[in-house]
Formats: sequence, C-alpha cells, structure tokens
Amino acid sequence: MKKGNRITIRDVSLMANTSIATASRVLNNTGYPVSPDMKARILKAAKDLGYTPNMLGKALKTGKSHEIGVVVPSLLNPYYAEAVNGIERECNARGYTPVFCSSDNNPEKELANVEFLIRMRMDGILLSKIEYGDDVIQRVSRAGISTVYFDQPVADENLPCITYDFFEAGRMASEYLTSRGHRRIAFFSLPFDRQSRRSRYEGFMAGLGEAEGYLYQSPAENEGVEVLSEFQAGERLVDSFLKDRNATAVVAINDLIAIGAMNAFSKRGIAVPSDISVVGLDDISFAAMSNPALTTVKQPSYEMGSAAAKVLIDSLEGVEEEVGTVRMPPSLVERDSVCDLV
Amino acid sequence: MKKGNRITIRDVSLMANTSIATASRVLNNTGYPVSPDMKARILKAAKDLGYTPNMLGKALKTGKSHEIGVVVPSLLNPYYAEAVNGIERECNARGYTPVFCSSDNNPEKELANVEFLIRMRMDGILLSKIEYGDDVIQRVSRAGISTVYFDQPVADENLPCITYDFFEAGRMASEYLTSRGHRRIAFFSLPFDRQSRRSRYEGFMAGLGEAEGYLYQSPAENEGVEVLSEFQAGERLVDSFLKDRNATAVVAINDLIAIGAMNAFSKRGIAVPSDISVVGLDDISFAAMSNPALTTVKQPSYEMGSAAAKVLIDSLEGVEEEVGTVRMPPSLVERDSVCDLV
DNA sequence: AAACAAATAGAAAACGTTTTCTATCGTTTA
DNA sequence: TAAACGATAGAAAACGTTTTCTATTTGTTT
Repeated sequence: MKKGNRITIRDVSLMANTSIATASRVLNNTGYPVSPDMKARILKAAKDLGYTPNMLGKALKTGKSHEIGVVVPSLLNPYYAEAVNGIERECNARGYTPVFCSSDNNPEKELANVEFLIRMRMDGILLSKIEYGDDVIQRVSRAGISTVYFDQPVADENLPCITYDFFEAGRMASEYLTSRGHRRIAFFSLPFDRQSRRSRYEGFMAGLGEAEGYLYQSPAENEGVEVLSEFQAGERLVDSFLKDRNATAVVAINDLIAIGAMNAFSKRGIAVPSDISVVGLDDISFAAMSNPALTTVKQPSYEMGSAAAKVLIDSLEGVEEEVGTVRMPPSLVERDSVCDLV
Repeated sequence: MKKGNRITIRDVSLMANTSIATASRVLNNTGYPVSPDMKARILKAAKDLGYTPNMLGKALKTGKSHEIGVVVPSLLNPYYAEAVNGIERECNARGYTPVFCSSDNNPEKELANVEFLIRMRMDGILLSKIEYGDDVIQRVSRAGISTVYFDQPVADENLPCITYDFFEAGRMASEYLTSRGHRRIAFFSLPFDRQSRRSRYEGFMAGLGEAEGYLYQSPAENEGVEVLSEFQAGERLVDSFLKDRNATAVVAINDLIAIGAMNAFSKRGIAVPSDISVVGLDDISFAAMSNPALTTVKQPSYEMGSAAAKVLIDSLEGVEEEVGTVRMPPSLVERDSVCDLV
C-alpha cells in the first residue's frame, strides 16, 4: 500500500546484525565463505522483510543490466510478432529481459528507439532495420554496444546478422508454379524500398525459367494500421491485375498481401485455386487459417528471432563466434491455394 | 567500436572546466540560473564528447525509471498485440517506456513476470490477469507499486481496471441474430476459465429472447502456438456441431474461433453465410480479412490498452482520479458472415 | 613453537546521477 | 553605508548495489 519506502540490503544487514558486504555476498550466493549461522540469519532477515533487490543499483554497479533492446518495424504484423516471440523465449531462457520498441516503419523513429536503448544502457541490441542506410549502424557502433541485426540484411557482411535467403524464397515460389504447369505468373509487390523485397522479386524472376513474369506493384504504403493496409494493398493489386489478367497464377511478396488478394478474387467471383493460383511468402500463422489455406514459402520468423537472440547473448557472455551474416534457408509449404495447370 | 569506456557527466564537466553539479543543471535544463557563457561551454562539451546520460544512475537517484511493466497472456494473439500497440503509443507520447512480458497463459509465469518487474523498479505495472485468483494482486499491492489492470475484470471493483462489458457484447451478438430471424443459435466456446468468457456466454443466453441456445465447448487448451490452437479449436467445434446441427447460426467466443469455424464449414461444403451464419467477438484486425469478412462485436483492444496506460500514467503523475473498474461498451460491426432468415 | 594459509567479517570506495547545502560575488534597498 | 538579496558556482551527500581492501581469527604445516 504505502509507496516508496522500499527495503534495501542495508535493512537486511541491520536486522541480521551484520555488514552490508556480507549480506550482499550471501544474497548473491557468491562462493565467498561465510559461516552457516550468519548465512541463515541473513536469509531469514531477507525473507522476513520481503527484500527485493534493486536492479538499478545492481546494474549501475556491475555495468550489466541484463536487458536487451529490440527494435522491430511493427508489433502488430504477425511476421514480427512471431520473431518477437522467439526473442522473448530465448532471452528468458538465458536470464535476459527484452525491451521491445516498434519503429512504425519510420527511419526517424527507428533512430530514436536506438538512442533510447543506448541511454538505457541495454547490454545489447537486436535490430530489424527498415532501410538500407547506415546511420543507425554507425550510431550503435559509435556507442560500442553489441548489436545483432535480423530480418533485413546489412551491407557489411561481417556484421552479425540473421536473415533469410530471400532470393531463394522468391525463386522457389515461381519455380514451384512453373513445375505445376503455369507459364504466365504475376508478382504482387509492395514498393521495393527494402532489400528483402528486391531480392524476393529477383529470385522470382530467376525461377521463372521460360515462363513469363508480370510485376504489379502497389504505391507507397500509407502509415496507419499496417496489417490492414497491407491486406488492402492485396485487394487493390487484384483490381489492377484484372484489367489485363494475363497470368494464371500470382506470387505475393508476403502472406498478408496474398490473403488480401485471395479474398478480393473470391469476392469478385474468381475462385482460388481453380480460376487462379496464389502463392505467398513468409508462412505467418494466419497463412494456415486463410480460406483456402495458403500455399507459401516458409521463412520461420520465430526461429529467426530466437537465433538472433542466441547469437547476441552468446557474444555478450563471451562465447564470441564471429558469425557475420547468416541466411536461413526457406522451404515450401503446400496447402490449398495452387492448382495444377494441365 | 571499443566497449564500455562510456562518457559520463564528469567528463563533460571536466572538458567544460566546471563542476558536475553545474553540468547536470544545464544538461537537464532545470531553471537554475547559470551564465550564458558557461551554459554554452557545457552544451558544446556534451555534444563534442557525444555524451549520453546513463539512465540507470538517474533512475537510481530520482527513484523514477520512467519504465512501465506490461504483462499480457500472449504477444502473438492479435487481440493482445493490438492492446500492446495502444499501450506503446500512449507510453511513448507521455515519455514512458513499456517493458512487455508475456505470461503464456500460465499463472506461475505471470507471477514470475510481476516479480521481475518489481525487482526492476518499474514505475508502474499494467497487468492483464489470466485467472480470477488474488495472489498476483496481493503481490503488487504488497510491493506498493501502482498497478492498473486491463482486459479481465478483477474482483475488487475499487481497483483501477479497464475492461469491457463482456456480458453486453455476448448479448448483442445473440440479439442481433434473433433480430435477423434466427431461432436456434449455437455458442462456440473455449473453457470457462476466464471471467470474460463466462460473461460473454451469460450475455449470449440473455440476448436469446425466445430463441434456443446450444453450447459447444472445446476441451482445455493445449499450450503451444496459441493462435493456431484457437483456430483449430474452431475447426474441431464445427465437427461436434455437425453431429446434431440443430442451429442456423453460431456465435463464437472470439474472432479466431469464428474464423476457424468459418473455414471448417467452408471446407465441408457448407457455405457461410447462406447455409450458416457466424458472428464473432472482439473485432481483431483479421476479422476484416477473413473470407467472408466476419460480422462481429467490436471490443477495441487498442483503445483498451491506451486507456489503461493513460490511467496509470495519470496516477503516476499525481493526477489521481480514483477510477475503479471501467467497462468499455461494445459495438456491432456488420460484415458478410450473417444472412437473414426469412 | 613459529609461520603461514585459510576462513570469516567489515569499512569504504565506486558506479553515474541529482540535489541540498554553502560560498562568493555584485546590486539593490532602506 | 550597511544590510539584504539575487545570480552564479561548487562540494559533497545521497540513491542501492558490488567489490576491493584490510583485519581478525582459526587451523595447519613445518
């Protein structure tokens, strides 16, 4: 009830009739020798008083906060939500606490988030960069704070970065469709302002073989409820697509767009997959829940998140392994949104 | 590059050739009078050195960390993701940083999270309790830390709590269906281990009027990827439902279940809404993205989150208003998953 | 029996801040 | 012209920890 009159280690030492030093030693059970009697007294006092150590004091003294700052473009987007989940799991397992910030797909906010995390003296930072620019990278490097990048690749391949083989993912999508007999395939995209998107498109083109590829690209995203706006982008892309309609299948740059497109097709009386096939990219959990269930190229963001956290914590604990950029391989998940072209 | 040799306010004062005290005063621009010349020198020194204040020292001294701990059952569930988004927005706008923890629908983990947040000396806690028990409540009250509950109601109506009128939401759903001519309505539920679920069901029953209600309840949830498991619960409920099939419409206890059910119906050749109508509860953003788009009772969790954060911060800043439990009203969102029964 | 090592304990310095005292000025005020 | 005041500045005491020194014992080895 009463606020602020917290119990400190001093109170514990007083009650146990000993010094602060000894109390600290017992409470942190460092190996330092202390008589069993004294030990018992201190433990009892701590329990009786309901002592809770003040992590601020501890962190200030030791220089380790055991907190890890995490910046993602959005907490609403299931793709990042799953990555965040992986990060949280790994951090908790290793005794660290993640502090999540979302940059709202906004480079300035991203930088502000990073500044904040530095001020808070996070032990390390997990950063899902939006753009290819180097300002944020320079900032963290100047601050000398351990940082692991994830999701988007960074220019310097020596920086620790857990990302995907986006090119290969795009390639798998179009190759899969050609292997099912499709010869004219559309690509539904957002603007190419991210490396991942460019790579996916390049991969898509590479996987076409002798098939024809058509690019449909939505204009710059409006800020706002991101998930919905991507979904709606998928719907709008369907409209431009239907003007010419010179493809039998579409690959969408992510699952949200794919699901939006499927719904728009269905609303306009075009059946998926019998009239048109759709392949997504990502395999967010909602891909399995769409109607029809979405065939997609899996890039498991949960695993990416936990891998990034693992690399960072390893480096914090001195297990330094000089990872550099690692690209996780994609895999194809067949569901019900593609049909064979005979 | 080099680690750990951080610039402190002491370095700034040394370079500006003044005392720490004065440096602190101008850096925090408190009103304290200081000569313009000196001020300029200090500011310049800070900039030249790239000084970044250590929030740990500051927090330790002032007793305010400006951090708010947040506990939710899951960060993956869009319902909570949206609430978290509202919390983050409000906190940022007011100069606070939220620290998110997920309890994984596990009471022990929930308590552990709370213990952790207390140790970290959060200024306040935002808590979305899972169960009706009082242990966590006692813990925070003993620690004397300002806490605002949200989502699930708490027993003591005097505690600040931002929740919904779950009963009314359930009532609106069934009343809406009866108003469209439905006379036999099923309720697809998860176990009644949360107040919100019980209330929704009670409201559902109350809104039936002279219509008939049928309860289908899924067994205890398995832990795991929560979102998927709820979706699958929706699918399984469809199977038990189809054994008797004595209703023309179903109300689902949440949108995830509703979407799972719609997909399962559709897979089994039963068309929504022409063969069966479905109404959800929550209005998560995916409700607008289902196929067909889900008619549902909106309980905007984004607003709930930001309201809870607002109440907490107000109380931290001494604007205390003695809120107690506030129940936000639901509203009906008509989309395409219900059809009139003539 | 002397010497040394280990066990046990506390005092005090440090971590990076903020803030309360003092202290020194010029300038007013009476 | 003395007293009082506002402006300006710094020393030093906190905040709650951990950890390095010392300082005692006690036990063990020669």
